[in-house]
Amino acid sequence: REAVIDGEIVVLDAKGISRFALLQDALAEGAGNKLHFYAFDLLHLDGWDLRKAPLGRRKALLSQLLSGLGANSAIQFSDHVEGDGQALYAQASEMGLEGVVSKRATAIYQSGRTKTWTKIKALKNGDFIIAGYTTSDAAEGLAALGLGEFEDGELHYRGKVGTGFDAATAADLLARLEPLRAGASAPEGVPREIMREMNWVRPLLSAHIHYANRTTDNALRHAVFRGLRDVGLSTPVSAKRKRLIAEADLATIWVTNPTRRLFGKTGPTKLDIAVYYALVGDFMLPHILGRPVSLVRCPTGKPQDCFFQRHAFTGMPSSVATFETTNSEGETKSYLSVEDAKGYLALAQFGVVEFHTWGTHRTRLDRPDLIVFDLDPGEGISWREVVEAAVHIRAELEAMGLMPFAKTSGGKGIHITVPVTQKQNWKKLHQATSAISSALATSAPDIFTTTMGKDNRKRRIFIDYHRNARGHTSAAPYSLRARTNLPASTPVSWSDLESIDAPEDLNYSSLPGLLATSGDPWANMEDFARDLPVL
DNA sequence: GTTCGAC
DNA sequence: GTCGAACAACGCGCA
DNA sequence: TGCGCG
Ligand SMILES: [Mn+2]
Ligand SMILES: [Mn+2]
Repeated sequence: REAVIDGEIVVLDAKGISRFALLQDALAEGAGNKLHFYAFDLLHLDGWDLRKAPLGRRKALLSQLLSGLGANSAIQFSDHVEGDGQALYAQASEMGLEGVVSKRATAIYQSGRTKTWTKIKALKNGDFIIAGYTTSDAAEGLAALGLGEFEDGELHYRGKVGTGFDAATAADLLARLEPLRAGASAPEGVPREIMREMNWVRPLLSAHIHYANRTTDNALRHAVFRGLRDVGLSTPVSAKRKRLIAEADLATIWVTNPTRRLFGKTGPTKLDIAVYYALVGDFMLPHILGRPVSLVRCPTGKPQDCFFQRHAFTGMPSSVATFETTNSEGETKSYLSVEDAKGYLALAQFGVVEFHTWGTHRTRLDRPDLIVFDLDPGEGISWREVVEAAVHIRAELEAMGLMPFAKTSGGKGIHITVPVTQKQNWKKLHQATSAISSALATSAPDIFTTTMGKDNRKRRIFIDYHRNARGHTSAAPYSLRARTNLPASTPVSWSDLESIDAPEDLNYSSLPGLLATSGDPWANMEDFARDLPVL
């Protein structure tokens, strides 16, 4: 007999569920014997064109045609259920199947996307921390990943995922995870039997996971690995790296308690922070040199006793510069600035985690050269929406003749930084940025708000223009933030911004490596200073 | 993390 | 000498 | 004037 059949080639796992990763493995190995062809439609049979026949009829003929094939045949009839869609879907969800395809029984055959069929996914999507892994002797490699989720600062166990990665991906994951075992510990709520087999890692990587639902202990059921959540930064054409941290400077790095961990038992060590700032110094220093700087210090490593410091302190190394100026009350106070690599690197010893800068230089305090629109998403706003908002504001600012730059805030928000010519004082800049922000909020009141009150901020993005006042600061480019996993406030090109899944993936651990190839997208920002239109 | 004053 | 306490921001907008 | 906020 002669037939044209529509179907799909799959590889089944032990439970008879088709797995794309197993298909990839089979193809890579040339293991054709593992393939199955699931036939779901019949287009031609013995010279008859059946494409105008109703689906029900075509499937009946297909079933008949394949009826002689055994249960182990490489060709299988893809059976269907008529009606009862809800129940079938519920069943598919329960089994951890990918979803259900529904087709109109009376429809003719048309290739491509039509309204006569629809695919409904039964799986939930989520991103989970990779908390550990197990290995198998058989495969001589990765067997499963242990997953976790942070809940009020504590990592909780969420079950294993042992499917969804092909051999190459598994090898890759293993290579990324092995170095993370040092300093790791188990999350909360790990069952005894898991405790024995799992190799815990420091919780620095996240995975995209599909799963059916959760058990009563919140572990995922039918979890499928769908890829590592990773940030890629593009390399700009003019990524010339100017060396600001010399070998001699690196030799001066010294900290007490280098192995003390901050922010929990699997957190970064004091030495990790010192090393981070040494590695990003070439990119960060141009943005902080000569500016008044405030610090967030966490000498004890406990988040609740971090403190903000704007004035000189006793015991401070002489390499950190100080100067005096008056505050709004007219009192003369001492302030800090970083003037060279030595002073910058010396700060790690004092538990400095965050750097915050004024939008001006100490030599011209009252001629600011930067303004910042700090986008703070309220409850219920996704990262995607903040990005979209930032891109919108970018266009508005460009329409005013300005050159806005973007960075992640280190939290959930985005900072839009705009270099301006040093022609206005703080009052004017503050007024102008207030007016711009209010105009944005007025034109899209259900997206933006400019009032701080937490109530108005639900489901909205707070445009915080208050950074643009004398003595106010915002997190410096490349500054870490004092919270779990030390995310970095990371300058990114506008196109990279849109490719970021989760800003916390840019952190003390990942960023130095990324920057080594990408360079600083904010390099020479001062060349893009424009006049800010003021009233 | 550092200093300073009390013991 | 050792130990423990003290110390480490502030300007803006709104109620 | 006081308070919340970053
Ligand atoms: Mn913010
Ligand atoms: Mn803010």
